[in-house]
Amino acid sequence: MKQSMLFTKTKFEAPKDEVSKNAQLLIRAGFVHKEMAGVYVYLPLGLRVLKNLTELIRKEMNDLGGQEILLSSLQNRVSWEKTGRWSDQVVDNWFKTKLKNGSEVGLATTHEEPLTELLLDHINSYRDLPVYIYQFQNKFRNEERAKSGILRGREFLMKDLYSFSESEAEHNKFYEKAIDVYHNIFSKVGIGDRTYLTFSDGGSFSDFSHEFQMITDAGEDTIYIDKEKKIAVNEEVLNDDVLSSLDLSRENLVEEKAVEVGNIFTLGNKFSSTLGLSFSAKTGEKNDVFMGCYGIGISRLMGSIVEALSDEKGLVWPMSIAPFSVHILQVGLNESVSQTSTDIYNTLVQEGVDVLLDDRQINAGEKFADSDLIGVPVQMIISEKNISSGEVELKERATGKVVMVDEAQVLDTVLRMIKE
RNA sequence: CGGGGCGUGGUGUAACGGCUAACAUACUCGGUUUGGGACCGAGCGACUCCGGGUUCGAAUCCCGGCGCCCCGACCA
Repeated sequence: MKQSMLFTKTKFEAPKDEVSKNAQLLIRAGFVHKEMAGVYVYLPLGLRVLKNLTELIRKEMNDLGGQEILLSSLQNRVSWEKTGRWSDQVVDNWFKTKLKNGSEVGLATTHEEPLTELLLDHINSYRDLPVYIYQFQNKFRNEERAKSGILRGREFLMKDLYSFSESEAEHNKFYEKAIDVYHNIFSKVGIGDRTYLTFSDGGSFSDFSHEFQMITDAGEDTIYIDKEKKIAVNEEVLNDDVLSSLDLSRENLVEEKAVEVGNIFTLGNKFSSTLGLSFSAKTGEKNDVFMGCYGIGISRLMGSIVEALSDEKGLVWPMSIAPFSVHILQVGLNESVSQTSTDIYNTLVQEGVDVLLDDRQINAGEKFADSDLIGVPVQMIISEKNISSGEVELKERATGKVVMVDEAQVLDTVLRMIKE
């Protein structure tokens, strides 16, 4: 894409009513727009990141055996009354509204009930199990206080997968696989080294749930990490019994602030028994389906990555989810610079590389500053100086490392950088 | 939901109860410049969040509302 065509602009100053790093940088760089407290609009650059994250996670979910669907946002109160979760005393962050005929409906905060009821039509036998179903959907939660930019909003994009197994043993095998896949996802998006599997409150369902907590001061949870064992315990459940059951000791734990970027739960039979989701086992007896749920807040993950990787100059995106792979900075306005930039741009685009070409007629300094702010991983500087020696300059946003590459080698070098 | 802070051109700031609401930036036009937000000149742009009140006079003081941020509580 040519930057002169991009309708968003960067801002020199951060809006005064945003304090969090993710909101400041994402707004300044033109990735998001705040519609109201806790509600953000995704602009072209931001949407590219969100889509890349979605696609990366979709692949992982498919590899895990997941089947993608799209459930509705409007929720039928009847399903939720069956499990007791329609009540505001039980789930206090519903957005509820009324149909013209007066029936009350809710905007989805989560989807256990509707999906479990949906599967009544499809699961009868052990032969139908296990099944893993997931979706990407906006969730609505009437938070008493939205905060920290896109880390905690009232409307946000989430991936939620639900597993339906015939036994706890089968469930556990999948659950362990899901943990691996989650670790894999967080390392692919560049935060693997600071994200810990964290034991947390299992609710009414099981002893523990497992959170994936990324260390950052912007987080709202406090966790205690055993760095050797690479696991952590959420403050909420920290006590001696829990520590001994996990074979951890207090002196090895480090306290850190963290943000929950993923959460997986064993649900057991809670929903299936209440909603009647059972199957005929081999033996002929009727059993309740054993369930689990597996969430990743996509928009929160995007914000967390910003918190973790950005620097004083702006955003820094890992190649795996960057809005563009290469940012060509056309420095100088003469014909040869513009010709060379356009040629390289066209070549890269033809090879399927996502390229942003800064073809604006502005000062070089502003282009460098904007490029650092936007955070595309590879900056390609094309200037008269470089052209005269037949080279272009490639600069890594994250490290500042510069390599000079012969014009003929540009495509190969870029393709290699993208793969790395 | 308790506590605190704040609402002034698109953005960031200024203005004693008293001049035509100022400055920077962004934007438009002209010129210069082109390796780190460069420079010169000329413009456009604000019912000072909304409603009421006090006053000869309100961006400024008072009341009510709305909105935003922060701390806490909450977070299937």
